[in-house]
Amino acid sequence: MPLLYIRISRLYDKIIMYNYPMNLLKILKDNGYRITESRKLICDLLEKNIHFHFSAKELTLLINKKSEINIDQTTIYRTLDALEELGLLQHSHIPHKPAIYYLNNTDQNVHLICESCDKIVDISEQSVKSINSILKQNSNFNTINNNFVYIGKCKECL
Amino acid sequence: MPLLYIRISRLYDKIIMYNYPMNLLKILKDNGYRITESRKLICDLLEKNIHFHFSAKELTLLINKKSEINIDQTTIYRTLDALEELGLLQHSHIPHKPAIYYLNNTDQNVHLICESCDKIVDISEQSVKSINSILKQNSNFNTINNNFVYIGKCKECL
DNA sequence: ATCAGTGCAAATGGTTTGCAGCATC
DNA sequence: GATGCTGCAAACCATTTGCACTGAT
Repeated sequence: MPLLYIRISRLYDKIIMYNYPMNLLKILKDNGYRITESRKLICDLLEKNIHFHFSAKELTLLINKKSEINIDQTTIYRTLDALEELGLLQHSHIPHKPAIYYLNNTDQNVHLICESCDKIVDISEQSVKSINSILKQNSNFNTINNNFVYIGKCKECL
Repeated sequence: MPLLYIRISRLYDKIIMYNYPMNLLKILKDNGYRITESRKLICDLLEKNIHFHFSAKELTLLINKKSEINIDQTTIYRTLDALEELGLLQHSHIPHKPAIYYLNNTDQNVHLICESCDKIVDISEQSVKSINSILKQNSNFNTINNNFVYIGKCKECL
């Protein structure tokens, strides 16, 4: 079933909205994580595709295609976990599909993904603010963050 | 990771917003599905808990506790699929948890679920309309439906 | 030298599928 | 009587875990 998912990090307070360029490796290092060859490759790919949405599998394939080294999917998951733990990354679940991971960055934190053509349309920050404010006003929830992924169908595919 | 998920049914055009009382069995029958003992029990439970959110496992346990018959989880999944196919039901995925299923009904189609205490807070229909209109205005997506589940943390748990 | 990170294999857990028997229409 | 529905077992697939080894600090 095509759905619409929004994700709020459990580590809401920690979430960091970066403006490009991000320096993921430096942040990992500054937080006591070790810099390894795998992490260099993963962070490099993420930084070069700052607006992309990858599944763990896609990431693994992309990285292993570009490099000589063969990085295991487990390692990818563990590095993604580390980045998420630091609030640099988030992931969302799409029914019948693997989770997609994406960076937290100021410019493009709301995405509408077309379930037919995979096109990604971004929502303006202004609109996100409006939505958040509606949600806050109407509930006693205050951990509404503005990193959303909506899945629907774009006009062209209808 | 605490997240916020929104789900749009793939069968958007088919989605039926019912006012209580719903007659799930009748709709199944009218659409060529057979009425069986399992389906009676499942539909009965759903109709008696019209605002609840169940995982497939919870549903199975609840039904088997109340009846003499032992209904297999597979049967639950298949009946849920049938109801979803008819636009009577939807499901959403919460990270690290099984999917939750809930009925489509007019009154309470937006839910904020607290990840700590499982409290469910409802959002007014008015607000849902505002959010939908913001999303539509800012994109070329037009299958934004108003059956949402947001997962966050309520004020009391913060 | 320590201890975090890695790869591999195996486990996990939710969901789906195949199939023979049963129940509904 | 035909065929949809069921239960059981097995398959599936994304993700997680255990563990011995390797590499970063």
